[in-house]
Amino acid sequence: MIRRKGLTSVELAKLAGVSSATISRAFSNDPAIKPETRERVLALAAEHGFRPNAMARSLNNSRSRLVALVVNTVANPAEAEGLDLLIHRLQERELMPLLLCCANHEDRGHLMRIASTYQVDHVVLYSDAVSVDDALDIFRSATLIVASSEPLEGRDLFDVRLDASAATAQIVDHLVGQGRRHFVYLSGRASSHIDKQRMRWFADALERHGMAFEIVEHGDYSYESGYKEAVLLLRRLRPDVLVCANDLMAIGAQDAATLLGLKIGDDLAIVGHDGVSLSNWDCHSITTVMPPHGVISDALIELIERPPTAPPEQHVVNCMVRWRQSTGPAPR
Amino acid sequence: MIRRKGLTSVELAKLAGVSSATISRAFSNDPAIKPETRERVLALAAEHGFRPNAMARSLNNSRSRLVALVVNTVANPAEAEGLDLLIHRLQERELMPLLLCCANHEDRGHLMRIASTYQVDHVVLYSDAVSVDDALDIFRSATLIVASSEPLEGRDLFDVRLDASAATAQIVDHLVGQGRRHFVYLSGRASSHIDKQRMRWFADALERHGMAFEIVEHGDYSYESGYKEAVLLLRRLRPDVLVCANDLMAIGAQDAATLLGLKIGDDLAIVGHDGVSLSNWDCHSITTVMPPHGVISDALIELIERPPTAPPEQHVVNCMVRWRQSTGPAPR
DNA sequence: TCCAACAATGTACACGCTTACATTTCGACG
DNA sequence: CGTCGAAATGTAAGCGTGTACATTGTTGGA
Repeated sequence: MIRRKGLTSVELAKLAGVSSATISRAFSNDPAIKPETRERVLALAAEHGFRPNAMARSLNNSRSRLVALVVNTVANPAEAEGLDLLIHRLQERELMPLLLCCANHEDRGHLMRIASTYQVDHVVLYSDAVSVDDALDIFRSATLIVASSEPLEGRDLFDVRLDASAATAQIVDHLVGQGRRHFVYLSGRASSHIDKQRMRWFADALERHGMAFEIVEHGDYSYESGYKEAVLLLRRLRPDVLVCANDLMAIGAQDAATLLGLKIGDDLAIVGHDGVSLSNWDCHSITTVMPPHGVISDALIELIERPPTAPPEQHVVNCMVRWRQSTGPAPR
Repeated sequence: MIRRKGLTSVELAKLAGVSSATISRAFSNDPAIKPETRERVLALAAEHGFRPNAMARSLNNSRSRLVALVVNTVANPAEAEGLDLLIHRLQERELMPLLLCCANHEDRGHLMRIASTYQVDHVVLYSDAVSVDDALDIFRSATLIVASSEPLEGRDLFDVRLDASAATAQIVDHLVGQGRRHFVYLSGRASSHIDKQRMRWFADALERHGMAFEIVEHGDYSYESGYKEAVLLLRRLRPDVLVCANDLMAIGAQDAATLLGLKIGDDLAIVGHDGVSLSNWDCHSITTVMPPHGVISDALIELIERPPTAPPEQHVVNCMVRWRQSTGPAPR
């Protein structure tokens, strides 16, 4: 447990009989170094456990290889499952993720300001709890990449946006085709852009059939709130279809409906959002709108790897439908 | 989107009519600065959006305020739910979490080596996919804090260890008291220390009744593996009790048992591990051994905040039982 | 043979901050 | 009013690396 400091590049240089510049060149794949000296230096470095100091390194070339990931909470599988893939991709490229969890933190600005002192190269804004403007303001010297759903009318940002309009329409069409007419939306947090988006997609899909849905009190994206709201709701209404802001609420609602004796997929169809892995479990089996995590991660990585001079670029990623038993027999 | 660099401490010093040393002192709560100049400097800094460069700062006092969190994957709620709390606590103290996800990464050593170049102050080893020795070797100049369950016989490490022996015994006693005699263990990954620990606690508790359990093929901690193994198992055995390596497997097993017509909590009692929030959902309701995340986070923070010269210290944290319906009526 | 051109390495400074030490300011007291 | 000590600030030397530029060694062509 002795805190022994490693050696520095000048010390290693002395051992190798070269200058510290040569050490630096060996580690930065500089073509101006003779391959054999490079090998020799790297071997010696490995032997002595030398690794260049990333702090010193980033101090003078101002590239930290740090990527700040701004999320709500890692405890929500919807975020965590996408995040896990992105982190994996970053690590493959030797980029270091700096995690900012905003959910239970009153002062997100402060949190981001601290992170910005580490000279992060990129910021991926997953959370919709912080505004794009705040993030831009605080992370001035990093490239901001927005992966949340705040509407960004005509703003020139790096942006990967989810589009669930087609997937939502697919589901609505199917349910209308089943003869269902009474649609209800179980909403998430009122302040959430994501929620507004999902509601909008749903409304648009229904409108094409000349229909509309009823809005219900807001939950908070949790299982418990889905359960509670569904109980209140089903006491006064008998809808055909319950579209939920996310999968956790959908599962909660499903439990409530089951308790009230409704037959899921028959009396009542339930639709979720996020495609979390547990939506596919036997006991749940929720039809859901799922973002393609792989495609999203790839798009984010592509934006991250862009040369810093490249112009902003927008990606639109289409969501997919996962048909499960909560909407009865799948189409086709 | 212009990558404008912020100003430096000497530039701010010029603006404030002081030296850069005074700027530094204003930001490091040095008592040697006159309170009013401190205020003036901070006000000016806020006005110009100045924040000291953490890289430069840590370069010469060798305190980075970075904490590496070595986990398997954030996609597993068992890890994520504990992690979320710890991250929150770190952020309150202006410590930055650097996340290393080992699960899908073949070369964990490389991952840790890269992280170590950022001069992290502390490493919290959550994952049991990397050995303590490797971590010690790589993070030489950081304090390593072990929160996994690798047995550390007599080694002087900072260590927060879970003890579920009492909780496990409580459950076993209760089940034996119900008249149950045929116990089976559904194991997680064979290589996992955590799994071996949990099996051991289970065995010890049974042994006190002069009983033993049957071991079953290993799963992989997933819902799917719990389901699959349970199907295979229940085809050839009719146990009273199924203790599972974690909650996800327990839920999978429960689904399988339900499918096979068994009445959970009656014909068959099921026990999980981890106390993930969804174990408490109506549709699951799994009795589980739960680590007290708050206590664990507090212990970890305490170790992190210790002066670097302080001697190693071991914490033992007791798990609690969450009684649910999967073991029938709760005691008392 | 001589010089240009290139390959390989060394030299030295900059990156933005902290901190030991030097210097100035200021109030108090004899 | 001078002096001393404490309080407040300035000065300058690093921290460990990258990199522009200088230097050396080597090769090829006329």
